[in-house]
Amino acid sequence: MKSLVQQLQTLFRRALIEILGDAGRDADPMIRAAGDERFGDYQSNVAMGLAKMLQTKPRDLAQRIVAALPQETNDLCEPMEIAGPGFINIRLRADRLAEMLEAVPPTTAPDRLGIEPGERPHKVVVDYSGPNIAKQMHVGHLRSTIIGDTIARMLEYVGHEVVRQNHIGDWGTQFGMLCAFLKDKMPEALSAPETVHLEDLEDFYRQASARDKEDPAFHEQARAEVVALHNHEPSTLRAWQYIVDESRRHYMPIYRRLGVSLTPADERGESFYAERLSEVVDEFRERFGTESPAARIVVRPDQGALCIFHLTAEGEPRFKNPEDQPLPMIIRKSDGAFLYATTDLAALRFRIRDLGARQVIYVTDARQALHFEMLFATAEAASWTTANDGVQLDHVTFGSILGEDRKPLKTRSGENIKLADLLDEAVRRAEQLIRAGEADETKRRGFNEEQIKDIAEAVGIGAVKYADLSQNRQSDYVFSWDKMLAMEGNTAPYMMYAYARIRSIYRKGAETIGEKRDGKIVLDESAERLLARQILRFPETIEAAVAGLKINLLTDYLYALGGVFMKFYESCPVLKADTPERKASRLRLCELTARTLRIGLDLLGILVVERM
RNA sequence: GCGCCCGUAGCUCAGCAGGAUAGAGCACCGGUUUCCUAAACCGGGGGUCACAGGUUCGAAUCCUGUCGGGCGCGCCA
Repeated sequence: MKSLVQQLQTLFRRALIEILGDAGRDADPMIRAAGDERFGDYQSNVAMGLAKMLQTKPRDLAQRIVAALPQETNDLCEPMEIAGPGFINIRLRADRLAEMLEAVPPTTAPDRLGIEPGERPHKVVVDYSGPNIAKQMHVGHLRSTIIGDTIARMLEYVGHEVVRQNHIGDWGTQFGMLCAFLKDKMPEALSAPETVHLEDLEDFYRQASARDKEDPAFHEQARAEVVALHNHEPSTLRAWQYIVDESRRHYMPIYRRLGVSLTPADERGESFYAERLSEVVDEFRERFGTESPAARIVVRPDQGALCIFHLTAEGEPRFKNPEDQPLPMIIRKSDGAFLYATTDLAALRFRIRDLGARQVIYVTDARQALHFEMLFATAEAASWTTANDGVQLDHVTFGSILGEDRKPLKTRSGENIKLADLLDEAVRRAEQLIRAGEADETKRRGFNEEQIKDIAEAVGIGAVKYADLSQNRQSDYVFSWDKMLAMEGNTAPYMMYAYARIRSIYRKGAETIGEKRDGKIVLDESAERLLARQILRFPETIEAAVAGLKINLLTDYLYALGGVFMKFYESCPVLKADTPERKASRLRLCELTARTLRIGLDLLGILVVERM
């Protein structure tokens, strides 16, 4: 099934070809959802712009377009109306809406709601989360992790081949210190690593760091371990491996709890690229070491460091520092060590050449925008992006999570909030709300302890994720427990409540559902029609969300779906409908709504509950 | 100084490949429960879309400038 917008576009494009000839083939019919119910379901705004080109009156042109629409248009739409300066208002036929919903196949796994995969699937790498080894995950990792995961899921949903890459911070000089500390303090971790657990990775890191400062002998030992690590000394490598494994035992449960789809197989950390760095540097030195008028980059040492300087088309420096001097991307420090720009170049090259990516998406906070601009400019200049029939590079940025004081969210003592603690708190608050409901005679559902725990977990975690994902990712947002756990507004609990209400209908009417599942759908009431239309808008929502990598388009859609369902629920009795046909029809609308909610929330990695 | 992002209702935010009377939640006022989950639904008040120009039949949306805020700008990532 194609989206409603696509169907309308096809019809209007044929009309435009009729009028414009071949030029109509590329014209955008400008189909938009109507802003006001009185104007129908959709509108085409193409006539106004085009009229100028054709030197005719917009309303006349609109008339011609409507007249040129193919015959099948009448199967989908009521007669077009022309309004205002030349809007073509489109009202979909209720019987067609009903038929389209009837045609949605029964649930299969994965539930695609009858949506076809996109037309041009490609291989896309999504780089997200990227926790630091030997440190606990904190709020700073939350957005990259859940935004990236949702993007990966959405891309997969529309048919792309997604390769997740968890670029973990598992390499660098601090690991010498950590290995030295581990060998000294916890040698048993090296012989029987499964039996030893670090209670608190952060504390471990802090201790090692403190000792490194105070104890010169230890400092020397740490330096020796860095060398040993680079040389793959077995004992050091074992210590390093233990640290990585232990860190994984810390963050995998957090991923699981967050409903994040990353697995250990998706990890390709900095260590993976360590041995490819000199090779990458050599490539740039050889290709761009001498100035050439055509090249947009020059590679040369500056103040002892090996640098890539970017140039504009006019040969001017593309990036500048505050002293108005050219700002290079440093790929080798003056002490000979490589740094993150080097690793990112190596990783990008690997993703394009070895993984065969046609698109690489980086999900990091907006503060790294300059770094990625330089990285992408370098890849362009080196023609890496011409591989695989063209590689598209995207930096998906996001703002900071702020506290009520509008400053970056921290604990009272100014520390980063641990993600594990944040999630515990969310679940604790959700549980409180449920218990408050149970204590109220008029609201009591009669949950047992296990149910309370399960619902609290789903609602609490869902609330944190939804609050984040429903924001325009570009902007900073103020973290508020009360808002994210509220039943009013665009929140996870509201959406989950809508779902639970539907499930409740099914529990109550279970005996009649089985045989009614393929019943006819009738859309007599306005609430029924609006619900049907909203369900059918899911495909175009996903298209738009993927095209712009904008997750909040999906949450906005779900909120609207929840809203029209609630209205339907209030005004259209389902189990007590006046006829068996109407009951069957409404049950199907309920079923399709529930499926759509579940799929949408699943793309966000949020669980639904049967009762709440 | 330069660059990126932002400025929309009292508050928190949507809307920004231009489209008709700018939306939602909170807060405020009022209504709905012998009826499938009232953690819901319905109605009401509330706006010079920071400001000034420009492009356009049409601008919250695009362009320029000003003001205000956040972030970034060579060997951390």
